Amino acid sequence: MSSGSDQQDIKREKILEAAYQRFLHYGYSKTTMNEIAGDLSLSKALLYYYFPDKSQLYIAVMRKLAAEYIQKLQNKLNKFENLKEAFIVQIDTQHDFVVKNYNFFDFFRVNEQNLPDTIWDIITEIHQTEMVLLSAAIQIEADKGNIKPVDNPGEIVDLLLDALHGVRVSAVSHKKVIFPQKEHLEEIHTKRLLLLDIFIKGLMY
Amino acid sequence: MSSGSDQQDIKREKILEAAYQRFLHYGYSKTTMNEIAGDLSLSKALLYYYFPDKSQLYIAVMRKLAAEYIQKLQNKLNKFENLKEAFIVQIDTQHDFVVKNYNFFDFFRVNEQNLPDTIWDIITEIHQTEMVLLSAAIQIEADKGNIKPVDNPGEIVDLLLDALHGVRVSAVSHKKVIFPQKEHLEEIHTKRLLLLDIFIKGLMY
DNA sequence: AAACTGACTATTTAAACAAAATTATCAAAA
DNA sequence: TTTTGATAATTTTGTTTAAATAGTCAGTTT
Repeated sequence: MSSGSDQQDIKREKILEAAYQRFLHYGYSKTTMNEIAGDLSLSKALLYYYFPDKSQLYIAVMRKLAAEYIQKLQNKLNKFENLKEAFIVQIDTQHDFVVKNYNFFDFFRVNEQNLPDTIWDIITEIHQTEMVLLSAAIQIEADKGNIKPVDNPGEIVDLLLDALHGVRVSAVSHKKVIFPQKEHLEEIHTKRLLLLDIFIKGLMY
Repeated sequence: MSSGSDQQDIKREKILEAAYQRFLHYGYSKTTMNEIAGDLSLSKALLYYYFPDKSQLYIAVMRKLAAEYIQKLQNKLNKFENLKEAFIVQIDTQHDFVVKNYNFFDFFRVNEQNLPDTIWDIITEIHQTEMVLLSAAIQIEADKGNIKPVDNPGEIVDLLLDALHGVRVSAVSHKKVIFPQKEHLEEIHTKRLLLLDIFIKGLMY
């Protein structure tokens, strides 16, 4: 695989784990390299021996989380009963992922515009995976004749993912938020399932 | 109606119009009260005779635009053929509204979080109107028996409006944008019509 | 009195700078 | 090869000052 030794990989993993905990609790900007090193009783300089800089460390953690997410999605989507269930799996898995790592993503909220390209690459990779898996699910269902034949399943999946993404809570005065608050995630989840329900019916004969 | 004289109202209108043009071309922060006054060959002080401050002036313009938008929507939605057409009217009207006034809304992009409450009130009012009109449209269609009966039309409308709101363009790497760029509005419009199509079918038997 | 202005004050923005915190490097040690 | 202490470089934070702009008001014009 990689060029490093086993020992090196283990240490890398330890660093990634410590960094993840810090980022998760305090967010990117409130986490210092000193603190991560301190947690592991290492010198800060060593972190730079294993990772080129702070943002690369963050991205490495992100990549790991994304890989786990993708893995989970692939496992679960191997054995779906029908199209709707497939999308429910996607929605649920993503929901869990976001709830669990909510604070980790403060980096996104802060940097809002101009996230580094590497982050976008990861997002794109996740999206690609979702597209492939869910497009296949649509295709299978179309072949089974349960829904209308679609010439471009990807387009449909993309549209639905966008639509789901748009679901927000109706806050007191009307939806004052760009990023959803953590306490609203459950409500969003419920509404998404409703939207999915209608959307799927719309694909049927 | 209001306490001011006709002359006063006319002048107020002139100021609103001049302010609108400035805000539309240069945005909120790049427009000075001096410039607006200059356009009308008035002293800046007079603007403060008619409006308490700059933000109130902006909001007054906003309110006017919103009123026009609401008016247009109500007129058009008086005579819709079927549910789908009603939503198409909403989508088209909003599309035109956003395209026409795109630069005016830079205020929103800049202030992003914490917009003044008065702005949210206007947004809420627009949303309320859309809710009332489109909920009625759903109810009528349900009564006609063209779609399944719905216990809470408002919930459905809210959900669809959210979903439509979520539709974004797939930029090069995957959708790097929070606010849509002006050049993407057409593509978004097209995708929204597709989403609408599926959603409406999902409401039918 | 209502509409209006010039000259003034108050506030906000920006630029320049210094101090502190944090990131990042590197020669040398284990 | 892995690790560190010391140090350099950069970023963030806070402060000051100057300029631009918002906002006020006594007084003039209609």
